[in-house]
Amino acid sequence: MGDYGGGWRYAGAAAADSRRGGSTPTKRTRRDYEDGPPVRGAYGTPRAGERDMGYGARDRGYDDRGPRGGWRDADGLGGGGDLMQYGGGGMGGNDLGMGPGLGMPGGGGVSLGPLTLVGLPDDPPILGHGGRMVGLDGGMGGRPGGLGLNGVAAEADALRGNVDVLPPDASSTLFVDGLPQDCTRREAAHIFRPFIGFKEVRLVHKDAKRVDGGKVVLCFVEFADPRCAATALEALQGYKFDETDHDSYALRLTFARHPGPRGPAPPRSLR
DNA sequence: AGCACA
Repeated sequence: MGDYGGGWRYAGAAAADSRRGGSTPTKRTRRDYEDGPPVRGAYGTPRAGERDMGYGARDRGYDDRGPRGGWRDADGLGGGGDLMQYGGGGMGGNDLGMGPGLGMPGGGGVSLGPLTLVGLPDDPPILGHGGRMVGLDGGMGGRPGGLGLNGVAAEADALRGNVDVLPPDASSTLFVDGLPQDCTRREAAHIFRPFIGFKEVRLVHKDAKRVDGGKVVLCFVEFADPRCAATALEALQGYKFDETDHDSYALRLTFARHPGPRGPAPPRSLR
């Protein structure tokens, strides 16, 4: 756990739940995972609690959403600004484009065939880092006061000094390993897409140390900024890609040693 | 522990 160097810690006690591994999601099949990760809240939001979210996000969120953004890319892997909505704009973390019926809408390329991208009603994606977290706390421990207000709660947190302190080596790129060899770029992207600031994922196939013909899949995930990356890192640390497969262990995430194409500071080219 | 692409 000393992964991120000295004393870095998250505002919430996310790790606790995350590492305990006990409160894992209900039984799921591999197929389910491909629909999206059983994201627990970045701040340890218990899955059970997610049902209690006050705002009827579920109703409005999924139905009329249809083939919403996030699925437009030809390969369905793009991140793009669409997802920024999660924590930024409106209602909350439920804007996931993964509603029911997502499998068909003309979107581009999400034809996962029988995969049915049915959207995990009980899996509202979470995703944001402290600064943009939206009321996902719905009633669980952590912080006092009613959360659920965009920004407001977050700012209160900030004032309390409860802000995320990024480790010195934090970067916008995460290095992930522990992915199964047969993991596709699409699958990997599915895991990270729900997080604010997700941009893209790059898979790399390397030869394992043992020349038993094993290949290990490494993965580099690009985020808009180090904080976004840190949030995903923390939330997915130890994520069991496939619990039923004894060959695949928990994911292991760290900040990339040599940050991505753009690095942490992509200043002028964007202006 | 293991870190590629531009």
